Amino acid sequence: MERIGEAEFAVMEVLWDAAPLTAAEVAERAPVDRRWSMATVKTMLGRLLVKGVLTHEEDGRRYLYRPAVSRDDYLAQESERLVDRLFGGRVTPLVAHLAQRDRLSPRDIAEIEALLKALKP
Amino acid sequence: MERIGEAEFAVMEVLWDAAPLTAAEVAERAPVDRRWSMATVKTMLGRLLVKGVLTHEEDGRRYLYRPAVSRDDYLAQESERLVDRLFGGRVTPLVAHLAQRDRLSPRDIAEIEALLKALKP
DNA sequence: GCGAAACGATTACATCTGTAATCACGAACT
DNA sequence: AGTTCGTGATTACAGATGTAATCGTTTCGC
Repeated sequence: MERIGEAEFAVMEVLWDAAPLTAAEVAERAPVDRRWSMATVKTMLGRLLVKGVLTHEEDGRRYLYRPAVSRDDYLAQESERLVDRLFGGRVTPLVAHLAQRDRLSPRDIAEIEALLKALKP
Repeated sequence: MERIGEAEFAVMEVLWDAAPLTAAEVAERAPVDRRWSMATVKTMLGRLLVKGVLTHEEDGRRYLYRPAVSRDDYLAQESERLVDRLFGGRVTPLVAHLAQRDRLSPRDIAEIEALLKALKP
């Protein structure tokens, strides 16, 4: 899967939330703090099409855009990239790191424990 | 902390592994598959200095470079960025995701469980 | 029918990144 | 002393990215 930038990701988020949408609808729903012009949104949509992570179907004179990859697949790709690049492909060091850095609340710990327990055969 | 690219990260890895080093030494120890020219290594070192993630001290006519941020701090920053951006800042969904994607071996699970147990008061 | 609005497509442009050549200068060799 | 060599600094350049203006059509209101 092709890599996408942060702004492109913001567009994907809109479409993962609701699809299919027209370009104008995407623009409406884009994060307000980006203050995108319609032109910018259209550029993003065009590039995402080229990258193959979006598809579009004709709807009269305009297009309806929808994701071609699932958010889950995208998350998987990015997570694995990080784990591979920074933690030698091992998940444990990542969790250890987050734990050490106080990114785990007691509730997180409980949740993760439950989750792991459920995984065991 | 300023963001750094992947090639820049490769240079940092060299210096996290051994420091201080001269530019020539960094070039020697750089990943072979990169096939970097000296010029490239020097560009990287220069940019990393500007970004403030390296420091250098004079050693006669050349410099000795050393990291200005710890690898741990860098990992923390990048991990948190990913967790924030993709998982709403919650670690649990990330672990859940990795688990679902078969990125966790039974051994991983055991290790993480031990790790979490140690965290509890 | 005609001007304006709506669209997609094309082009533009600055910044960042990866890769590198070239420059300037002092040191070392011969 | 003159030439080469190691070193940092400057400049170059292509591709990706973020942001946007402009162009060419088509359609819609009037």
